Amino acid sequence: MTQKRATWQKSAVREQLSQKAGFVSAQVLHAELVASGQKLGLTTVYRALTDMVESSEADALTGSDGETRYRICGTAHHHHLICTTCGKTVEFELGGFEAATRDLAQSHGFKKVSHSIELFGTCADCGVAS
Amino acid sequence: MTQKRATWQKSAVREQLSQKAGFVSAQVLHAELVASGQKLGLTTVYRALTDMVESSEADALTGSDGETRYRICGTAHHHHLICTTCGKTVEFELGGFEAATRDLAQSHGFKKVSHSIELFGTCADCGVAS
DNA sequence: TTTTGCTTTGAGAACCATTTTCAATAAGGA
DNA sequence: TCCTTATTGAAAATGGTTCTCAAAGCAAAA
Repeated sequence: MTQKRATWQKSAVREQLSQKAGFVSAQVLHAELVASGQKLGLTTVYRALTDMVESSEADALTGSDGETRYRICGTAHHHHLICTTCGKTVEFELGGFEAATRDLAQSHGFKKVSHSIELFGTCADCGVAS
Repeated sequence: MTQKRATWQKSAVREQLSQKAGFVSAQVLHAELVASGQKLGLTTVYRALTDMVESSEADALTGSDGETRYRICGTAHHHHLICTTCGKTVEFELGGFEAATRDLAQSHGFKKVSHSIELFGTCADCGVAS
């Protein structure tokens, strides 16, 4: 079986990402790492982030500009409420909804179901000058 | 001021999109139009769709693959259950959840809230050879 | 009808985030 | 230490989307 090896590159990506409060793109993360003297390739950053998403260590979110941003993720499954103007993000959980979606999917014969629930809007600060 | 002109190309795009129940990509829409004998450019399809989104005639949704899909607005609001293997799509609605998300967003001071809820999994047919 | 001044079209090039390639490198067990 | 194999990363490829700009179309004016 394919086993993972620990490398300083992966640690560096995880370390850099965990110092961020919100979502960061792979490009930005790579630029910051290089700027801080850590010489690694962009490809490696992408691979490290993909690994982290697969192991649920991070969340990925693709914006309407087609760029994917990543964020360190806690254990609890949660969703996001995102301001389309300033990018401010609020996390929330969804009581019984998780179970409801699972039931719905299974009633259609679907297995291994995951879901993507994101709310978009204008936050209080940005809505002032409406 | 910049005024829009009505052209048969825009009508064709609107017509083709309105015959679709769910989300369709610009690429697919263009391929279908060309296949049906309507010769127009991909660029034009993109422009027509962008116009429709701006005028709220259509919804846009960018997936995790970076591809943006469009849907005619105005029909009942529903969501999708998508097979990640064969692409089969099931539509569903969500009882009181719509109101719940609106309340949640407003309790955080967000306005003009829209949401994206998509479920992904493996459908019954594709799950046979697990 | 012809002219004039726009907007729209579309083929191809440009963009740009992301993925793939593949030879060189480095983990980690024996 | 040696060996096997996962990992790295520079460069090239990919692919959806946008930009460029000359040609074409539409509408009102002459």
